Amino acid sequence: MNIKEVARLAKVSTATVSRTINGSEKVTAETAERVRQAIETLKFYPNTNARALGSGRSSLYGLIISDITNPFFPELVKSFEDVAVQFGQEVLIANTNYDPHRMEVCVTRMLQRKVDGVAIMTSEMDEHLIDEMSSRRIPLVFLDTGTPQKGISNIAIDYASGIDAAVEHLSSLGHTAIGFISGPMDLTSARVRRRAFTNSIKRKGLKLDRNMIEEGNHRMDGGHEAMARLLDKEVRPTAVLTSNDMTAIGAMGAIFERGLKVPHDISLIGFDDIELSAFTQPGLTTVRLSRQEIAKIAFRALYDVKENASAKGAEFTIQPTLIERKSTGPVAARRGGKHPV
Amino acid sequence: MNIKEVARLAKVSTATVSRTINGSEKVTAETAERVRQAIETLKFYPNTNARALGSGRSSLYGLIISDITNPFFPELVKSFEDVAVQFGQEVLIANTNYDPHRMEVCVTRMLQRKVDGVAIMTSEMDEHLIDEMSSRRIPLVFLDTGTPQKGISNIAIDYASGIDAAVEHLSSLGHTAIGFISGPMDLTSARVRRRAFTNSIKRKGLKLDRNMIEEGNHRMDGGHEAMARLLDKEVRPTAVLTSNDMTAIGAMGAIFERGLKVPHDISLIGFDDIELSAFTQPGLTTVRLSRQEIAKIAFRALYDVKENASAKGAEFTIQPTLIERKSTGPVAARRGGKHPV
DNA sequence: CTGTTAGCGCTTTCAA
DNA sequence: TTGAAAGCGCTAACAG
Repeated sequence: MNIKEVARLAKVSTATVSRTINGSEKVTAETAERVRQAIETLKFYPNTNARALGSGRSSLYGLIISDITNPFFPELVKSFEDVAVQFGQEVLIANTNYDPHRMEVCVTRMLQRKVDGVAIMTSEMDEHLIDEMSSRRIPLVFLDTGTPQKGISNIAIDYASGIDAAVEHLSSLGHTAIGFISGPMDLTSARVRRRAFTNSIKRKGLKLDRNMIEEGNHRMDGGHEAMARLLDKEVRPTAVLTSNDMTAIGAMGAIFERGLKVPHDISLIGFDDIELSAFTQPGLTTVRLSRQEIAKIAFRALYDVKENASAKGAEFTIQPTLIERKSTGPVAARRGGKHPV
Repeated sequence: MNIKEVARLAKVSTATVSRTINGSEKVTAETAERVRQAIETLKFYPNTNARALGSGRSSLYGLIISDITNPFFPELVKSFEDVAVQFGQEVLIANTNYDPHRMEVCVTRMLQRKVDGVAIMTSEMDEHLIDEMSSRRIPLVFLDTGTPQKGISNIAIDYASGIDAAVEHLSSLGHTAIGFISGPMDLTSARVRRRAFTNSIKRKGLKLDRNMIEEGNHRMDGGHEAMARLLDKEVRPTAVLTSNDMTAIGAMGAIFERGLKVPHDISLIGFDDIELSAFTQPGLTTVRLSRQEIAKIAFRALYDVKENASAKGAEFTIQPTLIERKSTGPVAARRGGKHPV
């Protein structure tokens, strides 16, 4: 069951079948119709592998993420796929599991499948692996890491503006003791977010208390524990920013566990705006980083470079925006010390 | 950069390079070493498309799910991928978005990519699409739908035992008015779960009140609304089972919204045991349906049929297990009517 | 507008 | 154990 059989049944050459499949203009309407009939009755599905081999274009775009289980990614994957499908392209997803070795495996897969471009949405990336791909002229796009070059684009995230908005919001509610729960410090994105926070605090003229910064792991359990540590301190923050929403959600649990209330006792702001955050109790105020926007830009960046060889790789910027929900409120009257209420 | 260049550099034929790559026994250790050297220095990556075309085996296994954004699936995807990688195979993921048309697109993709097997983890599946695949002798495995046949396996879920355990747990806590929030009734799996619930209630000799069954959508918002409807009724349940965890989490929000407490006012049991459920406040008691187990069995079912043509397609059964956390407790003293507290 | 034909890169008999 | 050569199914010049 192949193109030859279709050709025979339609009484044309395989070339004509191929042209019909690929929507070439230069096929008579009737001929095309006859071919389509044949395809239909034979239930013929062109072999993608042969297609890629013959044409040199795989119509496949790679998407490398660190962990599909991290709620930040599924939405990104879905959006990326949606755009790709819109352009008649396919997506090859690869998980690194935060493991450098797996990253190498992922890149190998991309290379072997001859993808037409790769979106690298993990924050860590080995230089030589990048070379491996870019030296093969594979368009690349990074999320907030890497610098635009020939065929390499970058999507920068303006953390500063997003976090400034969050700090401003808190400060306008009267908070001055603002804590922060970071992501794992071996993650670039986590470091960048933390830095944006400290800068923002300084810019606002607030005092920066290193004691009020704890490290989480970008998961709920890390947020839970970090918040517990924060709550155990002599002086505690009246508001806490977190490096991502999962951390905030975990932190919220720790707060409830002590019999404290959000936002009454502590205000909480997350980062990312994952779907879940609209449904927590109370709804989580957070800084939205639109995955749909990221995905759309990422795909287009790759596609444009590939299709339109002139496009050289560009820098895009995404503005996170503050989403005010119910986890932030005015600073409560001081009830002193470690054991309020 | 292809197998020829490697062959030239290693001073062997392309056949020998191919054999080396594929770990054929009949290559001298020294020859193989020389080839490996050449591959290394040339940074050669065999073209998967050509490989598949030449050999007729894609080493690709399809995984069809309905929505990557549904927290049930990421873990399944990850586990499936892990097993596949262990066996040196790759995974092609396809989302249907619950849309029959997209399902057709997914099947087409599988067919075009000449996958070696397909795991269909969506509950709905067009009969003719199945034929399309099975008539091409593609091994198939379903999740709790479809019957074992030549090359078709099925993973049955023993909902009855899982839900029985949940009802028993509740009943032992003194609950008799047990409500249920179902999934969307156009979903087979949702109907099956609902049926398991009604059967279980009857078996326990409890009264089945149709008024205490509301329809959700397997998402948080649906759970939230369904629970709100339940709370507005004249007679309300003291405990509620839900068709999946997201529904339960949404329901929890609705309960809090009314100033009620879990489990003090209402006990809640979910289904699935998604990662999140361990971290809600209070932790969600739920019936665990192990995604890891499902993924492992699904892949093995496909792989065994493919590798070992003798395997004919089998029926597997998965036992869900009750995970007791903090969202269930003894029934509270009655405070009557619609407006407790 | 349609057909002929030479690849695409790898695998796999079949000989040697 | 190794090599030569014929495909695998499709695409893309190049003719006509």
